Amino acid sequence: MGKATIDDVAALAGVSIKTVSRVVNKEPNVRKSTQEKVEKAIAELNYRPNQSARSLAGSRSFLIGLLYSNPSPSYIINAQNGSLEACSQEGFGLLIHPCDYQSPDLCEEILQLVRGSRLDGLILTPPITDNRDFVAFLDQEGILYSSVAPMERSAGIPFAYCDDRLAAEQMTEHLIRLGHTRIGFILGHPDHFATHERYAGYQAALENHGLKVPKNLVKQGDFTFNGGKACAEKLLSLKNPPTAIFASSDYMAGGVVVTAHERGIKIPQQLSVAGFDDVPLATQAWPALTTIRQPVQAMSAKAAQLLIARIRGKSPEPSRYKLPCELITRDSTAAPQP
Amino acid sequence: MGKATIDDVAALAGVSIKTVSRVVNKEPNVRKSTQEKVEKAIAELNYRPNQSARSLAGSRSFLIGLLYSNPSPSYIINAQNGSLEACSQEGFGLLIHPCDYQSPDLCEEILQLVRGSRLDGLILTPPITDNRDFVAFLDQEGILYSSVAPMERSAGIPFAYCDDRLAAEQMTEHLIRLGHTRIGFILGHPDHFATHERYAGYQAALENHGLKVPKNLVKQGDFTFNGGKACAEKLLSLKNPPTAIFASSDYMAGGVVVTAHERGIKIPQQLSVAGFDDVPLATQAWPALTTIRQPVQAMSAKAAQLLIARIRGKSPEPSRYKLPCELITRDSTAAPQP
DNA sequence: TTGTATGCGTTATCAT
DNA sequence: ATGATAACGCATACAA
Repeated sequence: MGKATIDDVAALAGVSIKTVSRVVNKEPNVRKSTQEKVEKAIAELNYRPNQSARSLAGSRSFLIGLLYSNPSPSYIINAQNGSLEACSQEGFGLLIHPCDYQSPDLCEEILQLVRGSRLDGLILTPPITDNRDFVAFLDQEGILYSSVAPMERSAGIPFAYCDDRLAAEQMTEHLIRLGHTRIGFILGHPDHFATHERYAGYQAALENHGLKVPKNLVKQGDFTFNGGKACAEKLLSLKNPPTAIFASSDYMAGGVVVTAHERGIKIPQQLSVAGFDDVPLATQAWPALTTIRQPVQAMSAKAAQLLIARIRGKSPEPSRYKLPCELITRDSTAAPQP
Repeated sequence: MGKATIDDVAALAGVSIKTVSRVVNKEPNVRKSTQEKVEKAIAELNYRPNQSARSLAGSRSFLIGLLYSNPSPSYIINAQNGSLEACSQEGFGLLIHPCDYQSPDLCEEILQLVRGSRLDGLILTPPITDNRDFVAFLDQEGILYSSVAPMERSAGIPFAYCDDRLAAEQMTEHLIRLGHTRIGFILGHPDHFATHERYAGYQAALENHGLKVPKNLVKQGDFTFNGGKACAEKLLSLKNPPTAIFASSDYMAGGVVVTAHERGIKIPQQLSVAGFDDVPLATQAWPALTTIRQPVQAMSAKAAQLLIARIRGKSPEPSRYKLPCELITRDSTAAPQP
């Protein structure tokens, strides 16, 4: 049964509970032979340490919180799965906590959470990562955390990220290589750091190829489907509309695609559309979207690992970790019609 | 700060810790005036009970697990948010645990989870709810649980559900009223109970209106986009194809829509398409999908409430709870072309 | 209605 | 390298 305690193990192995504790926690200074004895007893009794007791006696709870404030289910699921993967590998539990990243009570709310559940640390996802007051509050309270794709990339705090800027540059380049010169761009929500990075990549690619940034072809979106739709209405109503639209999220790209259909504009023959994120919609839209795959799951797994390393007091790894994005070409982009 | 203990509160209020405990746990037999004294002290010290200590000393951990094995991010998010809503209201934490509903090691895996994290109970989502061996195992181990939309609807276990059968019947009726008589149907994954319920609703509506169930227009899908696409290929290749297709999930309906586009079939003019679930794709497809909205969030919130009531030992509410589905008509359905 | 004393299963301190 | 024992913060018989 799972009811065996450390005392039972100690008795069966013929050692003290402290020695069992050493083995369980992989502490040094245990003779190989005793370690094996203890491990055998643990296996035999199917012993599992009581997390509550560990938490009460020790300084750690082996519980981490994942904070999110993000409207995209697939992003959350990926972030969750990545963190979970790392946590269970390291023997930690993950407590998820949706919240409003701009709530005035966010600090108090999270403090309650951390204190109440005795969390050892937090994993932050965008755009919470970029709420400066909140992050400063965590620092001040001494609450450990790591971030997924944060804006602030200073050395102190651990984080995992990918190069949105470079990826957007590559996507824009892809469109340029196809022969497009009038390339529209739809911005994301201004509170997200990725919004600015992606736009910067778009600008860089144009400039690298001697093209000017066509300000009238750049519209302010918000990462949502409806936002993308509204921007597409504007862009496609222009006397001289773009031959390609790079929407900086797949949901917005989906909005562009639908708007084009409604106007009888054929994709990709008359209009190329590119997205960003590779959410499920990217393969479910018609035509399927050329997009950028962000390694969300890998990033959050890494963020969890970095956080746990920090909780453990070791910091063998660098506190920042970069992962690659991937350009995925599907059917929504092609050379412009002559 | 949040470091105050029950002793501090007792000292400040001039009572014993047992009295503080009574107030915190809302036990009876406390004089109004003492209760207020204690509450004042709690507020003053910003006291929060230590969950680990509560868990260790008592029988409860105030932690619930949410099990899922479901490919739809939006379903998971809704289920999660619903449970979370109820949990935080009741002072419980929610530990999420993705798993493989048909893994041979599922029982052992969950046992470890429950024992290790001292979970007070589990919330099951489909199709885990319908793994008979697993559910029997939980019963045998005395692990408390509640279910969201389970197949087995016996009295013993608490669950929340909605009437998939009725909703499917209503959708089919909607299509019949529009004038369709050749209505195709795409089945979901056979392991999901909802699959059979929805099909039963489809059949019932046809029969109620004196129509035969056209077996050649019923195809086996699996709830996924690609599954829906494959079925649509078959249905639309028929010499005498249906004028409407009721896909029993939105993802499959999305596959139908894309397949139709690829073949130049206009929706809804030449083909009506209906889905089920009202996932984000339903509003992001072109045209937007007529579908059924399932109250996933409300169901899982209710399931959590029922579970917590059971954990607390009270069962004032009935252990089953039914919520309504909603037919949502959008642009993908219309009267058939004459 | 209120208080006292014991134990929950660990970790950690200090010995040995 | 290993062990005895005191916390950890609370719930809960049991008393008063």
